[in-house]
Amino acid sequence: MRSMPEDRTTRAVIRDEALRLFAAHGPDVVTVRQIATAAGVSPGLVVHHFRSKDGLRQEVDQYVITVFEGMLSELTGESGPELLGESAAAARSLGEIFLRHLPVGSPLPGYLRRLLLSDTEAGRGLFRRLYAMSRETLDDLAESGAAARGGDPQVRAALLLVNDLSVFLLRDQLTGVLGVDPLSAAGLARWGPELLTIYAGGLNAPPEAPQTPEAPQAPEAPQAPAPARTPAAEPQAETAQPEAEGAQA
Amino acid sequence: MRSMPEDRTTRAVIRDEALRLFAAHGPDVVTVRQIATAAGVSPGLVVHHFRSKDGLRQEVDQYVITVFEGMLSELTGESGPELLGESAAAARSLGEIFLRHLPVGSPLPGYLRRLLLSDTEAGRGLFRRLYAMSRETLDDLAESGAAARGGDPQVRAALLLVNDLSVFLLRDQLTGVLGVDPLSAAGLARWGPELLTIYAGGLNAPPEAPQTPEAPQAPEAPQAPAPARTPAAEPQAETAQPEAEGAQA
DNA sequence: CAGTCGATTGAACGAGCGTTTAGTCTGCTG
DNA sequence: CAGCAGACTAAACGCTCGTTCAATCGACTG
Repeated sequence: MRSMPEDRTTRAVIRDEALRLFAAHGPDVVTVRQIATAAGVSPGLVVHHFRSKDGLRQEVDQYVITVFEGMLSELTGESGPELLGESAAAARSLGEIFLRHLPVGSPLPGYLRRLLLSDTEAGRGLFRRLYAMSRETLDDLAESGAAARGGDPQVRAALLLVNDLSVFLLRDQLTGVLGVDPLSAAGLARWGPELLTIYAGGLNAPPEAPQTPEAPQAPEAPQAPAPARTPAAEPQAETAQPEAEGAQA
Repeated sequence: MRSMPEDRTTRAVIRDEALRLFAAHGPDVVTVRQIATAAGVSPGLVVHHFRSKDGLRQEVDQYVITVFEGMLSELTGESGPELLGESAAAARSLGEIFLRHLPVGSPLPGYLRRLLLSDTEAGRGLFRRLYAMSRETLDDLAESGAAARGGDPQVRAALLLVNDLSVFLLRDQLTGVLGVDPLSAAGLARWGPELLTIYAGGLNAPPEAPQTPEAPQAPEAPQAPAPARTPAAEPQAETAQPEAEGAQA
């Protein structure tokens, strides 16, 4: 279906290669010459298109955040104004969002990880945005009775957020000890139910209701609050790409 | 009580300054000249004491791991062989361990954070070690009836571990949105109970029993499994230093 | 008291960095 | 077809990096 082996502009190629290398090794370690070589151009052309290495880094930052915001916008208000009970609740955790929108091996999660840990204004803004989303989500869950706000709602929202983030901050380490990538379909199928069980009833609760894939569950179960449905029951691993070109390499 | 304004060897001063700078900015960004200036010596002396910058980094790695292992050894088997019900269960989370053993502003948590996220053999070994501890802890909790092993004990142990780690991986970001350092006494006093409530009964459980500080709780409460006691009821912020000299600067 | 050894410094070296510059090539415009 | 603009390159510049080297100082040793 693809027209040519390369239909992106040279500028986009440089940006994508920088994104990939920055995500893998960090912007401080990656050199302009490495990026140029990976993109098949000369070092001078890199600074010709982006004013400097830092200008390139800023543009990649903004690009990644834009793509990520596009992925998140599906969750907030997507199709219908009041249709929020069925389709919009399909994805809950960041892992499911990535699995839905990104191809396997996309450098985007790794770049977001660097951004969150980077002590930059872009990273702080991203975290504040995620925290605000977490607070709204907790409020919605509380209003629908699916979860309590807790004794300290700010801390509870932060706790739920960082628990979600930790999965992909420590993705490689978890892959090492568990033998499965927690952001893959197989990994989420193991991770999600365990987390749901704890969220539903704590560390002493029995595992969640078996819930066969062909039997839809009741809309409100009084026992299990279920802030998310079991993820990756139908994996749908390789999916479409976001709106902009070259979001993944 | 201190004898002189500087009683460490020059070698230790260099190592401590490298530890501090590495933790703050990362070993790739920090230069030998910065370390030398911070230690008040010449750059040549740094490589005279440690063969190279990488040699210095490796030595700081091993030093930090050694100090951290010393802190952890209090938890496993400390004083008596069968005396494990009373004093050894005082600290549970990493945050409490840090609060107990390190002075405020110690660079050690930040360095361990870099190590865990660094894709090095030292970092992987550290994470494997923590994961093994988490599995043992979960087994102990299950045997004592305090918690269930869950449908997937490997995943549950990993989940409990990364939930604990996330607090200090994202320490700065959490401080930004919550207004309080989650690794301080005040922060732990807010974070701990919220986490315990979820672990005890899930997101819909009522907050844990009030438990006034002067009323000791029953050894086995049937309702709240309580894998940890409420942290930082007696803060004891500034405490002693580990066995080796110069663990913090 | 000569001698040795480790601590320490200042200066330098070579490599690699980000960036600049001059120039070529190509496609479009009048 | 002349001319301009932008894509692109090769080479170089200045700088900083990690590291090396020769020399000095001080303390212990015989």
